[in-house]
Amino acid sequence: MPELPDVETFRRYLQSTALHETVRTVTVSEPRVLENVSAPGLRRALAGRPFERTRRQGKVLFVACGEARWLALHFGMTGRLAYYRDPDAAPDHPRVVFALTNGYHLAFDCSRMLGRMWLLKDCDAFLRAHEIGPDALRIEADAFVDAVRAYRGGLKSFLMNQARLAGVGNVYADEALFQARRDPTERASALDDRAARRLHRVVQRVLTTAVERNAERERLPRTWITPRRGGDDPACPRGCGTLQTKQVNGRTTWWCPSCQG
DNA sequence: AGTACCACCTGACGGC
DNA sequence: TGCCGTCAGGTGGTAC
Repeated sequence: MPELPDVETFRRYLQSTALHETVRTVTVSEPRVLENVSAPGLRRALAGRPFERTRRQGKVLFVACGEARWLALHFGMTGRLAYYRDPDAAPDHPRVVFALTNGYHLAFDCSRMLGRMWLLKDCDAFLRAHEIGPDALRIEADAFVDAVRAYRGGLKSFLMNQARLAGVGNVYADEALFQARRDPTERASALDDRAARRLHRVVQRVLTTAVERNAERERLPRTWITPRRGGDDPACPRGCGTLQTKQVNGRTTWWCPSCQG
């Protein structure tokens, strides 16, 4: 479930592995992941050029490759990056593999085929076209408060709305609402200034902590509900009862009825 | 402007 | 053993 912390982890991974390495060739084994470019077009655009820098906004990772050429990567539900030398070490579902001149490979892997890749000249135009709003880790408190209070829908719907706040998905929305002790279905605009500021702080803390732990669920704090998702009758970490699930905006939502609301 | 619902997509899992 | 339904969940399209 690549959300902001996962994608930031992928960005740092690329940054510490394939950055400044030159692409030798590109193998596309699943053209469906390519959105606006053909496999030969992608190879022509990237071959002989190095990965120069990275940028992330919300769940989108941009990788610069030569002048005015950017790859945009969206990982869908099961996407990830893998850097390896020996082809035997390739991940299970490499859809696009960049072979580098240093002998290593960078694979865009996704089992569920919901990941997508674009070739761009202008990242900001891409963000506008896809209505991707301010990054959840860079938005200032004032802008966050204004956006929450202007939103006419539910709180969880707000947190997951990529146009309003980019990067939070189902899992971290639940975590932030749990830690802020808010009911996922309450109207966003019902929060007063103080509560909205508190929610902003909680979102920052949740995302920052998850990034520090490389978004590995087992490494998240015991006081969080995320590591308990999917268990049988998981206890609320505050000890006040059992976590429940319900559908909110069509998504499975984990919450504690006795301390959120 | 939001919500509901569907489609896309595949691996895991429970039931029979 | 294997077949089937269901679920996971990010995005995007359509209808309301």
